[in-house]
Amino acid sequence: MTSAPKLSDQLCFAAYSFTHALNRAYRPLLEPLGLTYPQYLVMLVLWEADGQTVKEIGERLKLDSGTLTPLLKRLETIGYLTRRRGRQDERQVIIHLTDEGRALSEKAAEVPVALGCAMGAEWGEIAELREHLLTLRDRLADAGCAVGEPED
Amino acid sequence: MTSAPKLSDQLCFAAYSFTHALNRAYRPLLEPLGLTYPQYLVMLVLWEADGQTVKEIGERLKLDSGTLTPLLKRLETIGYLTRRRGRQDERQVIIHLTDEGRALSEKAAEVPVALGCAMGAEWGEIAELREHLLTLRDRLADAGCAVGEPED
DNA sequence: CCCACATTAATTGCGCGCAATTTAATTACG
DNA sequence: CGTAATTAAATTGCGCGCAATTAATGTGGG
Repeated sequence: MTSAPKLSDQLCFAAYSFTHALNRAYRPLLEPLGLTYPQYLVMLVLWEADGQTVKEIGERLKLDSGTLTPLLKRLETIGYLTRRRGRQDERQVIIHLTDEGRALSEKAAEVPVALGCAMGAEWGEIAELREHLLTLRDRLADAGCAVGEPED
Repeated sequence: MTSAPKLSDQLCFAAYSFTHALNRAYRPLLEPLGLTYPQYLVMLVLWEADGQTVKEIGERLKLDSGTLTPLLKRLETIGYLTRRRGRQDERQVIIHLTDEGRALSEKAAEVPVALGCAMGAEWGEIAELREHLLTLRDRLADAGCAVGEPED
């Protein structure tokens, strides 16, 4: 039979549409800060540790330079960070927060609170779900899984 | 204090990076079918019920015409579906599968199997996670949550 | 009948996300 | 040394995803 898979059965679609709903929920919260959601993620990474290379940021967020380079240039234009070539290794570009970029974390503190409210979920529940997703993500990333046709 | 939120604490980032990992896992599986993941979702919707309008497909997938119109045009070009104005309401565009598009569901049947393998998770676990995500998604969509600044 | 309003797609503009390629700098090796 | 291999970013091209606008069709009220 091998009937077509059903949309409603798919974890993948659930994750896909949940992510888009999150993005839409973040938008009005981040707009006053002048940030998109991916830009907000980069700022989170920098608020945790300033002075990282593009590569380090990319490893943290699982993004490559094709995505990060133009994004970082926009954040530089806004004035939240600076991009400088490394001194001892000129291949690297090191990202530093400006005072304005650092100051932004104060305003951003309200964002996750508002999001938690919008989801109306408990901390334990959120934490469990988060671990679950990260576990599956890493399995997908490691696996590649080769996808050979299984012997029946 | 209102210290900056931590990336690792965020359900949102977990969902975000899980979705991207899924996309990357789907890519090699869907490439032989000539589909991207969003295109695959549209095909899923059509395999369930042929002859839907753009609006109906969009409601199912939570996508608007700005996304769907060019995507459907690509699928039309490939030859998997046709786009025709409705007869009784000429505002609507009705999407019909071609024979080739219908036949594709056979080949696509392997895809979710391979994905399930790559995640290495149990059916019950998957189902639970899926319901969880859909619940939170709908809360986010309904809420809008107004995000008024709380009175401290 | 005509006009205001609503509905459906299409269009435009912008920002990801990623594969593939290019450029420049560093490292390893003979 | 000097050349090949490696690494880090940048660039190019394409397909979403969505806000905002536009165009065309349908509906209802005076």
